[in-house]
Amino acid sequence: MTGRTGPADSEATRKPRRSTQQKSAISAELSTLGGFVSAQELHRLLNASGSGIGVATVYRQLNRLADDGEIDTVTSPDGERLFRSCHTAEHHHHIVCRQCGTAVEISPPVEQWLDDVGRSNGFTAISHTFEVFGICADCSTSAETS
Amino acid sequence: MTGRTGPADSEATRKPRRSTQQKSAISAELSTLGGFVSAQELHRLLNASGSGIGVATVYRQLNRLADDGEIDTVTSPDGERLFRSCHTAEHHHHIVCRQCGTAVEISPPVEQWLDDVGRSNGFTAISHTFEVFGICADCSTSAETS
DNA sequence: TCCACTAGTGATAACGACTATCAATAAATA
DNA sequence: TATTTATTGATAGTCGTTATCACTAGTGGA
Ligand SMILES: [Mn+2]
Ligand SMILES: [Mn+2]
Ligand SMILES: [Zn+2]
Ligand SMILES: [Zn+2]
Repeated sequence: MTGRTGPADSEATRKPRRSTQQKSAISAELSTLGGFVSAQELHRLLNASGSGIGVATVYRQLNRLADDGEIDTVTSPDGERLFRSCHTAEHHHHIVCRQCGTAVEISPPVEQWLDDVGRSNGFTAISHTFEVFGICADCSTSAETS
Repeated sequence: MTGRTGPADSEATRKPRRSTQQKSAISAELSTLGGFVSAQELHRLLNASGSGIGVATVYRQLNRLADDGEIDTVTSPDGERLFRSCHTAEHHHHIVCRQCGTAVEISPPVEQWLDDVGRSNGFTAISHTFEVFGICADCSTSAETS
């Protein structure tokens, strides 16, 4: 066997991760934005700032960050995936503004309840998506004064 | 008043609806299936039964049936829309089997709770998607005996 | 510091679900 | 039956996302 570096890692969990400029740019942009954005829009924003980052890389890093639990994802009503920088470790949900992407975190008490309902119906391996959208205070006031 | 049943329709809500063989075939197939199916799979099933129905028509009728509230829709974890014949008038949710599409209806107490949480955070026009997937009893037992 | 190795990048093609188009067809109504 | 027009269906197009693959650039060792 050739000198494989790293600790006695189980090869199933192995995931080499190299820190690149692109990944930093993406994380940084997500942090400054604060709210949820689509991959496409993030790509637009980054390129507007003169970084010739490719769209494939944006998708790749976004997916990877999501896998690593460093960012949260949400699927918009029309099927587009949205991302936002978030370091809350536990499982939680959001209310997301349809207009500007601003979000607040919520923790509904449905998690345990769900498991019970599923089990009592013979269902196992239960997963759920609970996504809430609305119009935030800022967006609704600025809409009135239009 | 022309023999139109139901409320005095405002022309904005007017929607002429003609009963075709295709629509009947789709509804029938949905009824016999019982569970959730994608438009693509439904199209496949219908064509396997020798009805040269077009895929565009399947999508059209499915969307229309959903608009009219005659069927329920759910979005699978990978973004595909699923449909099933269901005549429960009120808003409700399902636990759907990832494998065979079998579903049971659930009515979580999150509806009102959600509105309150949203309002207390300044959010209005709140909409939500609450979708639950799992493996039904039948599918999990048949998987064990593989 | 330089090198070898390979993860990561990016232009682009491909994919898949879904919708728009439009000439042809078949319900509805008189 | 004749007229009208909603509906159909083959097909091209849209759009978000992923696969390819030659090239670039982190990384760890010499
Ligand atoms: Mn979060
Ligand atoms: Mn239902
Ligand atoms: Zn907003
Ligand atoms: Zn099942």
